[in-house]
Amino acid sequence: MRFSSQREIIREIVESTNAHPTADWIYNKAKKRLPNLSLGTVYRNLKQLDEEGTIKAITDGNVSRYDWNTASHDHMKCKVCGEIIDVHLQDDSIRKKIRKNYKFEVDDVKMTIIGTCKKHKK
Amino acid sequence: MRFSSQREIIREIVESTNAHPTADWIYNKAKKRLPNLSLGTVYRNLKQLDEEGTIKAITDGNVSRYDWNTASHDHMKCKVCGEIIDVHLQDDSIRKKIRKNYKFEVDDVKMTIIGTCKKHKK
DNA sequence: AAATAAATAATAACAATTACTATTATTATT
DNA sequence: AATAATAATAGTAATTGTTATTATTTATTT
Ligand SMILES: [Mn+2]
Ligand SMILES: [Mn+2]
Ligand SMILES: [Zn+2]
Ligand SMILES: [Zn+2]
Repeated sequence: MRFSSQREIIREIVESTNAHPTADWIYNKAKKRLPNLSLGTVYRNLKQLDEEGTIKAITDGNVSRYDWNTASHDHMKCKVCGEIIDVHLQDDSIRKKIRKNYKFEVDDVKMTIIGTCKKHKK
Repeated sequence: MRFSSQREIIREIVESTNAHPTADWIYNKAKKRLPNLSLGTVYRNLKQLDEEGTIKAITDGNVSRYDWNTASHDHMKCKVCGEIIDVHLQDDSIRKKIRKNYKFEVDDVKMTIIGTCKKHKK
């Protein structure tokens, strides 16, 4: 894969936020620096960065979001404000349990907690 | 909500399988009994059945799937054959931990294990 | 049986994403 | 440094999954 300034800027933007942005959000941010950037270019590069393991694509309902943090972790999604917050919950016991009880070879465990974040405490 | 034969048949089909079918799969199955059924009718009724708690909508990447089993449970998805297998992994400790450590009010915990099922053992 | 309004089929609209293609930019080779 | 090879891009069209619209049909109430 050879250099492209578009890909560099897209990567920088993903790495600049904890907000787990969508492709469209990234596109609008990047357009300020590259006015004739194409949304297809954003999607293509996000896929490449995900495939090479630089970032991680996560799925939130029907939209893809992108996470600079490729380490294993989980997410809490607030149904009031939509915010996605990092959280670490998994331990190895889940993977071990599955392998043992179901003979299922585990690649990844995806956990999302749906609820209401502390900002909305009455 | 008043009776409709379309809704009855859609519900029966969801309740007839453990395969976590998509709207399109359900549509094609139901069309055999109701030849001029509309896909919109399938989506509308699946949403109603989900809202009244008769079935549960789950999200698998970018498609919705439907589960007759409304009890709390998790899923393993085989990346080779695409099968979605039920599994029970959660205990109350996750919910308690989140409430305590993050002051986050938990509604639902969604967990999906990605990997390879035992059918593909070499 | 007539009135009311929920549900339907058919179709259009929509949002997220991918595919296509002529042009441009990067890297390797001379 | 010029040339060649080809990966990446912008612009646009196409696709997919889903929701909205609307005239008509159907279930329920009166
Ligand atoms: Mn994260
Ligand atoms: Mn299930
Ligand atoms: Zn919130
Ligand atoms: Zn399998």
